[in-house]
Amino acid sequence: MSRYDPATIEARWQKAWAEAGLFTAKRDPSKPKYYVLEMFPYPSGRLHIGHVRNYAMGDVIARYKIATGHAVLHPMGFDAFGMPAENAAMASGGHPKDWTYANIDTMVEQFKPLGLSLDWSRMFATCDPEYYGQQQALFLDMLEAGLIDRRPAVVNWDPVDMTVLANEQVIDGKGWRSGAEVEKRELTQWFFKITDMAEELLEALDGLDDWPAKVRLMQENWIGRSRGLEMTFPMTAPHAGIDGITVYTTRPDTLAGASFIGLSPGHPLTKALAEENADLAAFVDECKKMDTTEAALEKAEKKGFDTGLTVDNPLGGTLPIWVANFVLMDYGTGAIFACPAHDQRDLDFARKYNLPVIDTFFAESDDTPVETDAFVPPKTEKVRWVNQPAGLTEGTGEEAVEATIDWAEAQGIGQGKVQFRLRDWGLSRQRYWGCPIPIVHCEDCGVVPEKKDNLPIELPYDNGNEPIDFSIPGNPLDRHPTWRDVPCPACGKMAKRETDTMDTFVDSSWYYTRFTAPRADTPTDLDEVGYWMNVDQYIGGIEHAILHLLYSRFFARAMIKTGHLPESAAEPFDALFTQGMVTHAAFSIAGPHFDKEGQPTYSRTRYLYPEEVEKRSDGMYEKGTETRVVTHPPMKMSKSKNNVVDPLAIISQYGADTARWFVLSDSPPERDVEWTASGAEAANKHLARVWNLCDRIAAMDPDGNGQGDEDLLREMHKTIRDVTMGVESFGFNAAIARLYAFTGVLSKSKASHKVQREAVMTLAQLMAPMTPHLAEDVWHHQGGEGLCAAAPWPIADEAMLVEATVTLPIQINGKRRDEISVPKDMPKDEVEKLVLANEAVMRALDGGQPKKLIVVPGRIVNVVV
RNA sequence: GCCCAAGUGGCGGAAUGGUAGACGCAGCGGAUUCAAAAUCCGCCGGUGGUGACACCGUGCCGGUUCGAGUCCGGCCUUGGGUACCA
Repeated sequence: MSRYDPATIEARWQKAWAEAGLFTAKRDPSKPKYYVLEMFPYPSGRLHIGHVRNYAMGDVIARYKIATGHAVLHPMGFDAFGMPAENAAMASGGHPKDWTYANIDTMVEQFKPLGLSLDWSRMFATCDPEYYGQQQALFLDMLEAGLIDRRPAVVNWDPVDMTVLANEQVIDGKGWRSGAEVEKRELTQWFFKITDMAEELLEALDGLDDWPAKVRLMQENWIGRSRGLEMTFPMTAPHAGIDGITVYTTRPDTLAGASFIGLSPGHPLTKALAEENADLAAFVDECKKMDTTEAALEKAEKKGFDTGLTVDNPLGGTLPIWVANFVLMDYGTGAIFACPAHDQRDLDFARKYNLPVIDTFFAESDDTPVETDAFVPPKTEKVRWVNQPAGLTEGTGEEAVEATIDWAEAQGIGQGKVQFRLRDWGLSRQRYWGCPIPIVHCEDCGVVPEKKDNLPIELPYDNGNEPIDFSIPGNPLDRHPTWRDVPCPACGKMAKRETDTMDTFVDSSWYYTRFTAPRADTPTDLDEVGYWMNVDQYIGGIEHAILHLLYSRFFARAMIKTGHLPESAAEPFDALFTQGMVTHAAFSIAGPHFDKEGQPTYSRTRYLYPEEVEKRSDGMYEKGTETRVVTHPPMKMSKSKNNVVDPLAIISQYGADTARWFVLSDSPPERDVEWTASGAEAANKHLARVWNLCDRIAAMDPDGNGQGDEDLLREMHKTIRDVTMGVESFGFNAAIARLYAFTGVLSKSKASHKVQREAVMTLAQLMAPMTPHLAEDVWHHQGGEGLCAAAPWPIADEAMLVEATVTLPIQINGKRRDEISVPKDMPKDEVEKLVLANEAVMRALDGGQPKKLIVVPGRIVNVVV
């Protein structure tokens, strides 16, 4: 009797798969192709248990598709540019490139023992010049195709560190390192013109039947198509050459309730007025100190500044013009009319600054005037209106909107307009560790694209003979003369290279096409990309529901326009599955904190590792100190929260199969799962049980008689059906529960050797996508032919699934009271007779007749008394 | 703030509008053992009852239905996203 020894068998079978070349993607005209892809990881340093969950899911699909006769492409790479590498270099003096590639090496080594069915020959990292050089070629093609333009945009500016900050690096309006008040600064930046495709990106969502509805809905809302009115209010007295304020509103039905005009702090009139009014300039400066995030803007206290100017209201009188901190320059026209009666934010503002509140309609049942709660006119419900410009007295909000647009168009003061919430995608980043933008700025020729022959424009590793000093804030490319100063590609005169790099979302927006021909000397090889695209199944975290997936959808379209993808790849991901995150308890101490020299550093919360925390009778403390620790509810595992769980510990203790089985069994894959250590032990026990079962069956008398062959076979075929369905529908946890149950039945079975052998080999095959090594070993021990991983997937025999009798629960008034067993095809009236003769039913009826008798054939009976 | 989800025993969770709690963990009881580990068997939502059984029970309030964890309306809590974290 041998023992289940994962370390030995896992190494053996990984070697066998590699030698068989089982996972090297090969085009095969005799098979349908299948491309399964998990979102590639950022090389943060180590794999965590969330990665294992993600890749185990993809591996189940990939192995299942191999077993069902597909030519499978299942690649892996690294999303390798990004801020953490620069932060690491800043903190510890290394180089982002060294840090990143060292992490990749570590993570590849951590990947290998998991036994994933990956084609490593196609591996690349987005920071490989071979990859980002092709990305630069794509950029040039897209620029030429008119998909990119350049204009000013606002960034977070740290005035002490003299650098641009990411939103994440702005904590309560202050720079994360310097602690200085962050300012806004306008820089000229590159944009992908994604808004040009807003309409088609929206419409195509309808065709994505195999995407989660929630993701389609989130994207729909994000794109945010609305029809509204763009209209101009003439200035009562023109000022600084501006004679009217153009506003956009999605609720023109509330025009009659307009009580003031709100200008964005970035509006041209605001800027002109601020030059002559120091108080206004101060107000605008204050607005500039707010976080740039939408969440912060929306939640910030609403503040305004009365300009003293007015516009003429086409409905009579004038409206005051205010500068308001909540009016966005990026959406609409940067100016609004405010209707306090019917918009809560406007109402709060009006109450604060004593502006009028004017009702435009009364709901049928409620004529009370607006006091503290704004009443938003319902779009689809009829209400009575007053003062509607077009004279409407009754109708829905939608009808009033259209009537007002018609009226404004007839008056010649405005027109109906479709507006999108979606903004263009700013791709410029003032950072070193990203893909250089292949542009040269020439005094004579202006903005000049690099020649394709000069690609890739590689990042300089060092500064001449000096290492680059990453501890100096700001972009080292800016202060790198030999890299920065180059001849103009057009005229040859000395010029300056663009020192901004690309947003890392660009890198991840087309990598899935590159896997089809990772070494091609063009961005894609049309033959290969035509064969393998689309991605049949894409798997990744729900946190990417909007940005990454929307950008990728845009990029696929842009690549079609530039001839790098076939038309059929406009929607690159046929099916999407968004798995939940692995969460874990986190512990923190509120700031401020001090470095070794006692200087204050981060003002924000500091997170502790679980092993730095200890529990005492009166709460949680930092180990060995008197510092109290805040225990957070389970949250997303992330390096910054120090709550990452290392899967290698489990693998070295129990083996990869146990780790895989556990992360798949513990929770439904789309839901978040909280990491707890306890389940791993149980998973391991179960695998050992299967192993022992295999041993027991192998030792049976091959010619002996048994009992219950038929019953075991029936159970086996039901299990095949249920597990197959589970795997296809991402019900991995349910499939595993079914396998537990079948294992229980098999281990108690007294069936003949022949049937038990068939059952345990089928069990191995059904487990193989989750626990491939154990499955392979069981297969081998039972004398299976070839590799289990290459064996065809078992098929459930329909004839074995049919039951002769069914159990019908009997409900009385919707509550289960009894059950009867009847032949499967018993006619309804006979079932009714049996039910009426049932003891519990007769007791409930007490001699009377049922009010109603509902028989759902094969399912349930309900007697209403 | 806004958009999108989720909420079921002590815990993870199962359940095409049709027997709520499959399967697993923990716990309890038993077998085996000199003893333990390992393994195996049984019990396991709450209240009442010896029991048959009865009543209650899927975050909260209401609705639709013969029947609601599931559908609809309104809340609460937690999580994700919120455009320079990836």
